[in-house]
Amino acid sequence: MTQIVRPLRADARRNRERVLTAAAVVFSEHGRDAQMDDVASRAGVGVGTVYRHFPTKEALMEALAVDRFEKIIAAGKAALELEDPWEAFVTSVQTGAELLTADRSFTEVVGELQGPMPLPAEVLEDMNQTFGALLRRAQESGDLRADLVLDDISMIMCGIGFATRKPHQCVQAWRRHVAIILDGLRASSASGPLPS
Amino acid sequence: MTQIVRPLRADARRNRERVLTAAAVVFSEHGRDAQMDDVASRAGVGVGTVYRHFPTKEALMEALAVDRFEKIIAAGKAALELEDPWEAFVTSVQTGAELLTADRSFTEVVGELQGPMPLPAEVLEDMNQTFGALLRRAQESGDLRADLVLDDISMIMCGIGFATRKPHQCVQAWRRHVAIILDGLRASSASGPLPS
Amino acid sequence: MTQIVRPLRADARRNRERVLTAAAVVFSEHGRDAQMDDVASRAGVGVGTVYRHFPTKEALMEALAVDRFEKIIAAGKAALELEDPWEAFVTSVQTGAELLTADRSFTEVVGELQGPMPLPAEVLEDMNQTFGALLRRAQESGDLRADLVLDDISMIMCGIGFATRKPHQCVQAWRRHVAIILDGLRASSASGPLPS
Amino acid sequence: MTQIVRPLRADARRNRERVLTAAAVVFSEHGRDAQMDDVASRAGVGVGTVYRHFPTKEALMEALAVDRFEKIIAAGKAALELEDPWEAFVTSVQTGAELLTADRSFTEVVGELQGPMPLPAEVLEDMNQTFGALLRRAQESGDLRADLVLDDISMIMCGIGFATRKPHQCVQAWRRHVAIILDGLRASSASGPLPS
DNA sequence: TATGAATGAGCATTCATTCAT
DNA sequence: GATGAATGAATGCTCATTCAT
Repeated sequence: MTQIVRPLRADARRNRERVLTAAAVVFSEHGRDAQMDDVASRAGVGVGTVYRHFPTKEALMEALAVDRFEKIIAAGKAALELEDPWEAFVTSVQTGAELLTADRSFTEVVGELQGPMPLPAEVLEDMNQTFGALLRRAQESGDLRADLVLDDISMIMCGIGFATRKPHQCVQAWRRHVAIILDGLRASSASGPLPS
Repeated sequence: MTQIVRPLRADARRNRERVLTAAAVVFSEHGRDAQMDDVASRAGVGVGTVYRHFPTKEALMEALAVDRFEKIIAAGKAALELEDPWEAFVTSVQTGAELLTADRSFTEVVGELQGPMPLPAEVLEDMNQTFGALLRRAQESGDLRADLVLDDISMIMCGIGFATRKPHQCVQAWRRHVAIILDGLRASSASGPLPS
Repeated sequence: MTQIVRPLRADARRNRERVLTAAAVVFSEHGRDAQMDDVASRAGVGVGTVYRHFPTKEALMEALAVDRFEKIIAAGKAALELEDPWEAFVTSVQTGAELLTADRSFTEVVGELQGPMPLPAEVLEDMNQTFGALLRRAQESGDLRADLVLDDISMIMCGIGFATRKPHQCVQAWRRHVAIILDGLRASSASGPLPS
Repeated sequence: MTQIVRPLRADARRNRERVLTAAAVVFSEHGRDAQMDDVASRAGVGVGTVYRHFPTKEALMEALAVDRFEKIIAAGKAALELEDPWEAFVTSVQTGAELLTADRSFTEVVGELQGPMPLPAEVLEDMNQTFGALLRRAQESGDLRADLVLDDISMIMCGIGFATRKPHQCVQAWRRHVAIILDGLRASSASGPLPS
């Protein structure tokens, strides 16, 4: 009978999560036009609470982005565990794409944000480390084209994410997109060096 | 006596062009946040005039999109003149990508528009015809992977357009993106069939 | 029968006046807490119209202030027409005080505005010219204490305006205040030089 | 056994003081725009504590005002000790003005408060007693103009306080204002009776 | 009792669209 | 037809106040 009362409690942490979760849904539906009031009511809190945790709509969108990026990084790290370098690379791209496309709010938000990638330096560093390692390993094993650089990957991922923002005949059309790109990334597919 | 007025017609047409040109600039700069008043003043006309030609902001954006699509279709048609089917295909993709990335207003506008591709049926049809022919020829010659469908191309083009919305190290990074994709589209690169 | 229709007409000028008039009333009642929507509805226009004429609540308050200052300056100029220098000075102070206290919105607004006196340089200059002349003449005739400076006058006027913001027993209590101060300003009343 | 608790009392009293002190600073800086949270954090307590002592922002401002008034009353009482009735009167006005202008929060607060003077009856009574005595003595000695009434004094003091809210060339410009008014208050300066 | 997270009414401001001139 | 002033619904954000812990 340890479950006495515990009516509410000031779970600021929990509230932050609720807001973030609600924001993901709402931004996914309405893009950046989503209204803070909607986020609040979906989260079951007052607007003030949303603003207590995220001082600005922009800040909320950024937090959302960071959240997603961290998932992608985690997926990349998991892929690094795989023996085969190419398989690891492929897996990371596929899983990343899956996360990207699973939640339209991600690209909505990243796309609308000002500047290149509004990520805290540490997260950015972490991402570069992780995908840098995946990239290097796959190049060293001779599977990945040698002239690919880290920045190409983020561009490719952006492309995948945005490409699927428009509804396509096949819901999982993005898988085709990814397959094509991965085929293009194979060292053996290179018809020549990538442009400077 | 059918030639009564007329000068007004010419004037109106000219105004339409001015508005469209102004809109391209303004949307390119501010994305969908661009304001109708800004479009009007850059065009050197009153807002009312903008609304006379385009009943809605949405309509203006669509007109802008149609304008761009027509250029891309024209490029596709020009490419069709080329002897070599693969070269024709490659050229159309490259030129399309160039047009796409040259004018940020294009993806800004297409990306924000509701629904799949708000094009008049005739334009859509024309586009399908043109790119369908490029696709078919390149597949028949055995250069292009056989399981590629028309819809993949629009997805790919979207990806290229959006991927380059974020600033990248290399200004022409999109050329690398295009090169990778084209390598991935070669029949010889296919590591297996594209997913359903 | 010259009064045909004339339904509305784009009297921007007239609208500006209506907004200003409404603002005077509303700010007088609620001080700076007055709401722009209230100003608009009292003026019988939409909020947008208020904002078209005054880009900011602050700007509206300033315009209000300028309006009042101009009346006070006009009163000063009228007083300058009087033969007797001391009478002119007294009259200008009394009329100024009357204008100040007649409309509570004046001190409300001036008091809340940031900075010293947010007046366009030209208005400020005009005011300094006018009251400077009144001051000088009254000093040269030996009626006004010689060590009074222009800045003292504005301070005195502020004092009069603000002093009467609080309700007093006698509605025209400010006349007593003015009388006392004018007596104190007489050269013959000076018990000694004013502090540095 | 009446001395049961107590330390808590002392603690509470101390907190009340801290809040009041913080409020003086914060209101002095931001006027009525000061935020309760700012008062709380400057006082080093939670907002809840501020509200425990002062149920309302209004109430806090009133408490602040009472605090100041009590100082002014004390100064008046001290002045009453002086032999010379006119000197006593002059001193009380000068000291009062000094207190008024020393702490901008005073006029900020009094000026914004609703109604005439939101003072507890006892404080008001005390003030009337004190300044009434100063007034009467100075009139009986023939130094102060005979038609001055108590209410004039509060109006004059308000004027002094507010007049100095706007920055003036000379930081101690208020001393000039006070000097002028005191000269105007001399019985010998009266050019005629004060208006009804 | 103190705390500060939560609340949500309130408000300034924007901007697509209309319509009188 | 063109103009641009007027409109007002919509929205991000604030801050006094409450209340669960």
